[in-house]
Amino acid sequence: MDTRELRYFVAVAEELHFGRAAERLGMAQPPLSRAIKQLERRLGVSLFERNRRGVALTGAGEVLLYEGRAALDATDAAVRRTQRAGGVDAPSSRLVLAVKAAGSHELLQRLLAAYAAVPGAAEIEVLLCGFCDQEGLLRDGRADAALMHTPFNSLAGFDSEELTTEGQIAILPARHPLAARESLTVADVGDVPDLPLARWPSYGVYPPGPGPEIRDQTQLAQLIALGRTLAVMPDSARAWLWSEHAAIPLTDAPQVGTHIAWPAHSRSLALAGLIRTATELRRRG
Amino acid sequence: MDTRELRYFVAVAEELHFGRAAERLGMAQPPLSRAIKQLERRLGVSLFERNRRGVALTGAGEVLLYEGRAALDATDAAVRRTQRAGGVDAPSSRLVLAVKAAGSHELLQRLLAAYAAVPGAAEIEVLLCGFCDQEGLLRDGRADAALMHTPFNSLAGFDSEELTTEGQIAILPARHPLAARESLTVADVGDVPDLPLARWPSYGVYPPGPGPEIRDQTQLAQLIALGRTLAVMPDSARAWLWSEHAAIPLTDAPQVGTHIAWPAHSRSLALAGLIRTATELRRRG
DNA sequence: CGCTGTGATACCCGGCAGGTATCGTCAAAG
DNA sequence: CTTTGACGATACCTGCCGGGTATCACAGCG
Repeated sequence: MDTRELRYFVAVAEELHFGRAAERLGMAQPPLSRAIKQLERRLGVSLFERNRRGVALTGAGEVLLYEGRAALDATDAAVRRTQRAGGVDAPSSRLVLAVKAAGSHELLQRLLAAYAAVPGAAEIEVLLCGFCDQEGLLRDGRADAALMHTPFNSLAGFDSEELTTEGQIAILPARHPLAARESLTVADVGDVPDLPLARWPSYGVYPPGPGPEIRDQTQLAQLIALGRTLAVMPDSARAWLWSEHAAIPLTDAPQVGTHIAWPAHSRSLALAGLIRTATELRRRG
Repeated sequence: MDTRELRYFVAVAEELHFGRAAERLGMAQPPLSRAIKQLERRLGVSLFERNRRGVALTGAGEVLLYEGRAALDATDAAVRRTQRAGGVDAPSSRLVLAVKAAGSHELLQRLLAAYAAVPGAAEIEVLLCGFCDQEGLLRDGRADAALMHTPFNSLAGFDSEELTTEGQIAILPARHPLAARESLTVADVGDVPDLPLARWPSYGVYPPGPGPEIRDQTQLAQLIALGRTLAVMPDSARAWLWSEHAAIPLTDAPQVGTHIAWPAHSRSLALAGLIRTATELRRRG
């Protein structure tokens, strides 16, 4: 199978509309229809149900959408890593580390400082991403390593090392009655009538609910300060609290683990050095 | 990048010879040369050093060989799983389980029996492989799950669950002096002058050494019975010993773990059932 | 009935993948 | 030093196929 056909298929499977998919691909609709039909013939499997008024994925189509995305990611990763290895920037002398913006800031500081001191250290490019999925960045080669947080990120398919664990806090408007408490439980914050939990997009769409829609951390901080919402965050979020915020420990929230993760079987020497530095950081506390 | 170009590249990178690679690909040499050059131009990276008398991989070429194989595996897996999902055999009602021939036989028996009793169980096709790499089978979709053995197999990149651990034994000719011992150490068996350790192929080639070259378990068993070699095996290998063999426990050999492994993020319901059955097997002992 | 939105079909064209023939170059043989 | 063989690169041709435009078939809707 050809990556071209696979990209076409993914586009159609995502749009569920040949016309829009063709537009997205920058081509006309007829050749796209033909390419999909040819792909189905070559695989010997029907991928779409062409009903009147639109298309739907078959079971085989769902499998191909899932597996195909992984294959395309792997192909993109191969291209990116090859270009980086042969580019003008000396071979593998540059690592891209994906971190969630404002997450584990202090740990990141220490990691960068410790790694910079390693003789022969590669240059580290920090890829700050808001709510973008770090898993995808690792899979398609845009990043070489990522600081990820369980239980929010899945570490499946990557190698990883746990660096720290921490408790969680509720971040409230300082003037809210609950802010006076010594500690809270998940049940306490889950159902505060005047402070609905903020919603942030997962996979591009916002889950339904009463809370405000959040796009970045600053927005969230401001909404909390305004007394419109509350947030549950790892302990290290204290680093960016405002004076109008109150941080109250959650006694029964799950521990948040910070891990450094990288593509399984990675063979980059520079990456190995970064990981070693990270794990040594952990041992020292 | 196109899978076609990638397959061409991998062929040349493996053969390090345009003519042989072209032959393997069933095409003439000139278009292959051109395709590689075009790939290099498209990536903006030099992949081969064309010296006089042959070609060699550049650093970028090594990266692409490694990453490209993974990408091709992922593509093949997408094709295979899609075809299986849409084939005549009802969707995902069939699972392929890769096991090392004669390894963990008793565990496999129990697993198959237990899973067959699960209501709605899928059909299990057992893919017995000699010394073929199970990692590859999982990666390119020829298998859905595998029973793998640490520390021999790497579980990197897969999800896995440990099922059992066991010690290791030395298998000797029954009439050999060492066969009378109660127990042995790795040092004892590592350097027996008249019983050199057998060599089996890793990645298609035999490592150098004095021992006989082995292709399958029967051959090994016979060579031991003939007093030509000895072998170190997990405890469960006792299942296939001959009367002319002696099994002596190794006190200081690393524990061998048997794991069931599957592609990370697998979403097959049938596979989930198999894994659940396997882990329950473990809990019951 | 006509209009609209959608995917499928018909047909054409240009580019590119693949073939053959040949060259350039280097190394080993004599 | 010359010859010869091995190997990759180049030149050039050809047929296929990917992509375009125009149009059809059909279903829902007013």
